[in-house]
Amino acid sequence: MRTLQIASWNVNSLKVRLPHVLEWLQATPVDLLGLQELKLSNEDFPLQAFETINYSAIFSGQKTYNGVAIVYNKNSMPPPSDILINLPSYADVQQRVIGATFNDIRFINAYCVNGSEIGSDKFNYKMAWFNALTQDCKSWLAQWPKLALVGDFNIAPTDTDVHDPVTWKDQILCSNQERELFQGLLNLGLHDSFRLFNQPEKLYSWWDYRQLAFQKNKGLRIDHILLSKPLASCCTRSYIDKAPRKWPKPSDHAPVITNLTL
DNA sequence: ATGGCAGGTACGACCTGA
Repeated sequence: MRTLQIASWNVNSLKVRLPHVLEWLQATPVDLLGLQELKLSNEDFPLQAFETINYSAIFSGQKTYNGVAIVYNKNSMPPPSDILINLPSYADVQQRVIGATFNDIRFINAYCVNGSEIGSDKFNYKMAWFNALTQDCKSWLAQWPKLALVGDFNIAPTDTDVHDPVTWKDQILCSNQERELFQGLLNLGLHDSFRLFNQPEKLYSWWDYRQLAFQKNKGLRIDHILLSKPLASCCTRSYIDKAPRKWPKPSDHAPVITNLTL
């Protein structure tokens, strides 16, 4: 029996947030960490900084926008195999997906499309992109029964994940259409690890930088760790670490963490 | 209805995010 700790964090620029990530990893030495919104190209990825704290990483970056990485603990994890860049069923210049297999666990890290406004071109992109993700997830599950899909989903699954459901009703991140996309992933047999447990109310993973939203806890829970049944059944804890959101120059997202006892 | 804050680009404002 050993514990596998997996996490996801939208860092909103790895260049700015690298010290945060390094400090957080040393305090919370997870085995696998999915990062989103690197906002840097591959040649600027700070691999050496991770190596010096006994982590390594695989990454798919691009200049200015998007960009994802999987950071893994070299002490506890084997090198990744079957590395995936982007969705097989959606050709995309935006770098939003990276996946790899560690032992028999398939770990997929995604920076899902935001969507901007309901009905916009970007919203249509979100719909099509999620449909591709769902289709690809189905294939992955057939090949790897132990699947973890982590990332910034840009969907608050239910009103309990929203500080003010009335204001956010039918707004981006909260619309029924988006929630149906999220449900479509659950319908494949994935489980929202956070909701495997009774949780206190009003726990969120993102807070707007403006209007003192964090201090007022005006947040949304849009970052998730989804687990296939064989992993969900050995999940022992799932939580959000608000601490880095209180640090100077924070990301607007907090890391989400799940423990598995294998 | 709009901007509000932050990061990137590039050195002007503007784009994007959620």
